Amino acid sequence: MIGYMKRDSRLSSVLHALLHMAELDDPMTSEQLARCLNTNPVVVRRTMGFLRRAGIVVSDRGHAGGWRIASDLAAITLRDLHNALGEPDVFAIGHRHEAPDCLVEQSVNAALDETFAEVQALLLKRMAHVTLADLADDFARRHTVRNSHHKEHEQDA
Amino acid sequence: MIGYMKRDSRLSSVLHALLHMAELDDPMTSEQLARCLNTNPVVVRRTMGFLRRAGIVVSDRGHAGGWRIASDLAAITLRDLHNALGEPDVFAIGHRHEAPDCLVEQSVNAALDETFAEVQALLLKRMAHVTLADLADDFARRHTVRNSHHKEHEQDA
DNA sequence: TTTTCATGTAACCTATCATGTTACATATAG
DNA sequence: CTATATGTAACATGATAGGTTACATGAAAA
Repeated sequence: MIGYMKRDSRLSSVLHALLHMAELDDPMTSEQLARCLNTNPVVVRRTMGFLRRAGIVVSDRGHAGGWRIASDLAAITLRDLHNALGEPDVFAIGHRHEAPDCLVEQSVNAALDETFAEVQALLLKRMAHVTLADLADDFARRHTVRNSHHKEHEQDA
Repeated sequence: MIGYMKRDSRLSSVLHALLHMAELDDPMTSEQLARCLNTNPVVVRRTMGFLRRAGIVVSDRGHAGGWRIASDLAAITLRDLHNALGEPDVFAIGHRHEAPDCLVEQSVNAALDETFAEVQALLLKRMAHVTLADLADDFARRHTVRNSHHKEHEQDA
């Protein structure tokens, strides 16, 4: 890999999973999702468990069990998912000491916190405006474009 | 600690260091800075080295050596420091696969990238507007406020 | 009811990475 | 020359996201 992994890729993972689930009508098992996500079924259960506890998905055990989306795609936002995942830290940049004695460090921390808090607020606002339905539409559009490109190529050849 | 450490606290560190340096007229040694920052002189050299290579600070070896700020405080922005540090990842949230085969995952990644890129742009813009002089002023103001609070307490007692 | 298939979860392993540390080379003022 | 400073390589440490194993629990099918 060129770069390196972000600290938390669960949001990306659950989005990926949810969109696959949205395409199918039957529930998907952790096993199936794990294959989609290139990961382990236990990791899927662990991560999807956050969404279950938030009421975003439903899981059924036993035969014909698996994971289902609980509500309408248009009603689930990125912000909902972020919240469900426990509102993990957004930024990889921050200060080391939470409550430093040094007045200079306090001042630096306060200034940085102010800037980062404002930006985080914007991010959360944006995330609250993007729904799963939007992403599904995005996907459909891209897929269509890709197909028409294919056709153009076929015509070229 | 309650939360956990952010992945990169170097921006906070160099700000802390630079403000201490700004208060003094003489150069400060890595040893002195390390005491201020509660860290190791080698870590200071390593981190400040980025600023040296970017021309933000100057280091002198030998007797009476140490670190000095190269230019005016009003000319150095948070963005400059961020750039000097190699423009590290701003977000702790991201996707796992840089170039996934799965079309769904591609779509998810693109949507997330779009949102995060916009927010990152705002952050960098904000950082470009905050100078070391601003932070020094902030500090002076806070320090004054704190002193007057002290005086009030003394009057109360 | 027994079997099979699914989730739920605890407990551990592993890779990665920021930071800390040791050791030593290099430069410079006195 | 010596003392004092940075420069840097090499390695240690600690935290953590994600992977893995093992097993309990529950539900449908046989």
